[in-house]
Amino acid sequence: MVVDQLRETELDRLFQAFADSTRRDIVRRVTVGEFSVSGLAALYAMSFAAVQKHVAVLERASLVTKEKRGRAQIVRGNHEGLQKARRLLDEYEHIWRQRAARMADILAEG
Amino acid sequence: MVVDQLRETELDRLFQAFADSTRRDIVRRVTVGEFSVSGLAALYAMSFAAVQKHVAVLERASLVTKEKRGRAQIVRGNHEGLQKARRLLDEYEHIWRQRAARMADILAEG
DNA sequence: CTGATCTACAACCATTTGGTTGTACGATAG
DNA sequence: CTATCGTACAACCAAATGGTTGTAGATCAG
Repeated sequence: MVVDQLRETELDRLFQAFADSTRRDIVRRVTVGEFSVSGLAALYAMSFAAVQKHVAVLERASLVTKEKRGRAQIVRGNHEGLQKARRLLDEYEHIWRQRAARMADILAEG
Repeated sequence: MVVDQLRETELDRLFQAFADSTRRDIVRRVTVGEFSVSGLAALYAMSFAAVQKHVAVLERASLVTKEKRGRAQIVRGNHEGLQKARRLLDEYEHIWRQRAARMADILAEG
């Protein structure tokens, strides 16, 4: 087997990254505007270190990039990861529609 | 806050369910055809109980339904969960495009 | 009835996850 | 120079995850 191990673990990370409401919120915010890590941390009822970890998870999943600016680390949304996740769900949707079409054919035949 | 706690935990479960390659494979298979739990278990190099747990995770996420048929439990794909996940990613994509449009406007002004 | 099959579920285990506090260090402001 | 800010990272902890084995209840075949 080993279908495409790289892509599989990549998708694992992507969906894992989406599987937390704080991280989904971070993705939304940094897509619209720029935030430093501490700027983000100020928004949530958890420690700076916790938010730092969430950002790291998003970065590993290619949903976010960091760029150093002075002493701050600016977090920005990264379209790449989002597109990959979307592409997979589109693919599933396609499979689903093919199935629906087949079922319609069977009904038409009968 | 408490934005929409129900929906948030629902999304947590959905994306968590997608964050495992075995589960993604199960979703694909049961969308195309019908499988009993043991029928699925035969496909993977892990115990029946492990596959059973994966199916339970998918069921909790509304990505799959089970229906008893004789002594077998038939697993089928459920469009509902897939649509919800897709809708969220579409929403994010929309936010992204709005941002891109705004940036284009700014460039046009300048 | 008996045995095989399919499922459910509990108990256990190692690893990961999501959080904490504490320490250290570079960059900036005064 | 010194104090503060923003960050990084280690160590720790409780809970969840992904796997295992074992036991037990239904259902079906012979």
